[in-house]
Amino acid sequence: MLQTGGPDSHDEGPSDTQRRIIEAAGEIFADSGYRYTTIRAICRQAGVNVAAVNYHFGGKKNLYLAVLRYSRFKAMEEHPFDLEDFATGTPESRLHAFIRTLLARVLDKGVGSRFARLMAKELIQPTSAFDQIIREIINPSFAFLSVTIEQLFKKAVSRERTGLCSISIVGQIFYFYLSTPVIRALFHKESFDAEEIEAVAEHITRFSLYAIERMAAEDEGDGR
Amino acid sequence: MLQTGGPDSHDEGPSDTQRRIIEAAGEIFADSGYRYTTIRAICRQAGVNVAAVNYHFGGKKNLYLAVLRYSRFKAMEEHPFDLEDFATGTPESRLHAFIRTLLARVLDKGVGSRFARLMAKELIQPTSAFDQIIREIINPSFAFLSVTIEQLFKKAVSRERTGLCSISIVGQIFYFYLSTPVIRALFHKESFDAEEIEAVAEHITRFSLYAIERMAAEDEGDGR
Amino acid sequence: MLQTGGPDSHDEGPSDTQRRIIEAAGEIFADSGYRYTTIRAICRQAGVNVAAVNYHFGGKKNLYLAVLRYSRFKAMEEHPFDLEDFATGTPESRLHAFIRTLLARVLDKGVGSRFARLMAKELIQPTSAFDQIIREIINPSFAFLSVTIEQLFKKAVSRERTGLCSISIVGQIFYFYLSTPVIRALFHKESFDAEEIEAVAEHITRFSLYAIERMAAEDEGDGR
Amino acid sequence: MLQTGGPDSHDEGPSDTQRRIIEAAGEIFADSGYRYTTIRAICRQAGVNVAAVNYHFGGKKNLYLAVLRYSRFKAMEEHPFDLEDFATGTPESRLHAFIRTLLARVLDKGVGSRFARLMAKELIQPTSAFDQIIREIINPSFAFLSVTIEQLFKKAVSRERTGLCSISIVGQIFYFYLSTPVIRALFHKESFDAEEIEAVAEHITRFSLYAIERMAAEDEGDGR
DNA sequence: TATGAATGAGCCTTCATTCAT
DNA sequence: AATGAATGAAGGCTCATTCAT
Repeated sequence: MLQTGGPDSHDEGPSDTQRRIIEAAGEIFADSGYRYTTIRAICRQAGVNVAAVNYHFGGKKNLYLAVLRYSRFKAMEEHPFDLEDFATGTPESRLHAFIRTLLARVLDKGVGSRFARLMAKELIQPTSAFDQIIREIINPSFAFLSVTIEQLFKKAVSRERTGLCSISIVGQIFYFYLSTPVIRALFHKESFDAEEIEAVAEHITRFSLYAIERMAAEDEGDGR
Repeated sequence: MLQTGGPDSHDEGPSDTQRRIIEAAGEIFADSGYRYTTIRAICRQAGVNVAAVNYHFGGKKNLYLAVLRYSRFKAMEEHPFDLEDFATGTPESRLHAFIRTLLARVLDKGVGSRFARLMAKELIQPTSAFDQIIREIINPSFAFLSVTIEQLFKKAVSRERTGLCSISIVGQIFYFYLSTPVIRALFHKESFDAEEIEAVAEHITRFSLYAIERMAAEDEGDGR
Repeated sequence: MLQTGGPDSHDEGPSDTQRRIIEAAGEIFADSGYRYTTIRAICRQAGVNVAAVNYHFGGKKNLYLAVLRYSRFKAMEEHPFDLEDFATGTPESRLHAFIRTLLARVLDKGVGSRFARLMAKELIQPTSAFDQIIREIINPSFAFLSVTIEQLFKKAVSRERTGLCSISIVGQIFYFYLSTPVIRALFHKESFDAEEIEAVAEHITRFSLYAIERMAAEDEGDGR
Repeated sequence: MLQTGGPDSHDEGPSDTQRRIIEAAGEIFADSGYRYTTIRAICRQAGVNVAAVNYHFGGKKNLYLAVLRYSRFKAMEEHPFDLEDFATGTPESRLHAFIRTLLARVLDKGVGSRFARLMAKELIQPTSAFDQIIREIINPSFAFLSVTIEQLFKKAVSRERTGLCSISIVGQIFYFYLSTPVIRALFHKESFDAEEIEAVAEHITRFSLYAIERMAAEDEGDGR
């Protein structure tokens, strides 16, 4: 069921039509959300017949799930984590890399942010795909952050604390996506270029590192 | 158009029917979003006729606008800013008050968070009411934060910097609302009680203050 | 749910629109069966909007159930059993009355046979209403026949035997309905008038009575 | 048009694919009726491509006609009339043989009753194949029955009378098929085994013979 | 000969809105 | 001021059929 491909697909990968549909659907779902998106609009955009969606994906819901899978894969392909850094770097550089990558996935102007846009809509208006997303996407991110934060604290810290700090970090990243319109109003710009994304990542990283380091120091001072 | 009241309304304020509709609509819109909400569901809940919405509000869209106005008013009533503190307190206490109040508006279990829930949906899936919200809600918050942040920096700072820090702060607050399901998974709790909200506000305030203070100190060291 | 009437009906009986729909639907369902019948055809015939069926009956299935109830009522109204005869008559006259009435319900040229036509389709191609029909219609008929047959045998007879004889009797009646096209071919006539129905009822009654009487006599001869 | 075989068929008889389709279609048509049956269901069952039906038979309707022909042939093969008895036996034994055979064709648990099930559906919900069925199946049966009945009366009787009696006989047989659900309710059994079919055939034969004999005697008594 | 893909017509249903009272 | 009824547009989906290989 997680396998794309036609009804009797034999692992040959998606056909051209399927790709066109999934591409069109991705954009429209990401823009308009599940409910506002009509199969007819998708098919018009993809240049295929209305029945094609049901033939290839078995309904709107399944197409949506396929889009979710596909765009998640695309996001990871477009903005992969720097695995080398993850393996050898310091906790600080790992945090930076995490923030930079997530931010890029969120602020990308095109397909690279599709998954983020879809996920944002899921967070606010969950569909039946929600649980799966939490499980496969959100939880791993928080797990990674928790470990990194603990390393930054240089000692074992409570689950509450790593959780709070994780939310503080992810919240900043995510809100930059939501703030697009605010930023439009504040800075009179439409979107971020690569350099600006770097600058924002730099800001969030410093903001978070400073906070965490001070928190850690404070704990020391407490004699804990 | 911003005036409530039926066609022949003589400024007597909303009738009981109107109030019932707006109350029911508020909850359902906040839960299900604009598109998923049906007029029938609202009227059933309110115990009025299906035609009542169109009669009293002139359509679904106008009802939605009325709900937005009403719930915004209610949110401010339920969780008002501590104006006294704002007038006399330190920047630190003002920041704390701001965070506490916004957090309360966002994490309130009932009507107090309705407006926040509506706004979250607007941020992700804007309707035609979006611009108005930006103008009346978001911008003032950012203006307040910018001033406070500047005071914390104890000097004039660039618009970019206040903007970035504002987003960092609001992002943390807002993400606590979005994280409800994550928190459910992480901490096995359904919602926050008043005490916990205080603790979270405390965390965000410290996290942000520490970061800003260190940033300010760093600037000093730079000799700027 | 068995109550006709609109969504919030307060027992005021069906409106004119509802009656028109149910009337049109009755004829088309009886002619074409559930699946072949389209809501559009019903509404065109009834001169109402397509949405009316869903508004008043809540879907095709529910309309079908309403039609079933209504036409059953109509059939009993049009061709009622002679209750007086049932109360005071001999078993023979009761059997005759039963056959005459059922035959009339089956061979009626118009609305009187609608229920029979619907039931025939249910027997051959059951819908979800089938069980209800068996329970409310078929079983009582067989119960009545069993008692009558036992009286004709003038002694207790096995359940098998009353069952077989009941089927023999009802089969003859029912097949006269199915045989319409055969009869068309054999006797060059389109339908039966009242007099002919009487003659057929007479035939079936005699055919069945003779058979049962001889069976009963045979049992005697067996010394059983 | 009645010729099976693909477009280029050289009278080689049906291919294996065609046979598989016709076999699958037979069962599904007999179970679900023409309209409820989908080409996709047939092809899935037959393990062939969706397009195969149109390729080999030229459409759903033509496949249905082919199924009708095939299953009629199969029914005659499975439960043939006892031709010897027909040639040499008494009218009574001929009637018995007729009833037994027809009943077997109707109550057979598997393919042997397919044609009967298809015919039953045609009688109630005729398709365009209906006239052909009447002509080729029903009429010959009635012709045979008429002759036999006349022999039982031992004199010339009116066409009306043979027609009425024929319907009385066939009706009993046919209704045993329709009564399956009733019988399920009355006797708590699912289907008839060979022995039970014999018993039922015995019952119908006696029931009918007794009736006819008494009618004949009555005529005598009338001095006609 | 056979197949997977594609098509377009049509169906049931939902929904916001309007009508008549 | 309020209501139940009615409307038409649109949406998701199914299905027999045709296309291209």
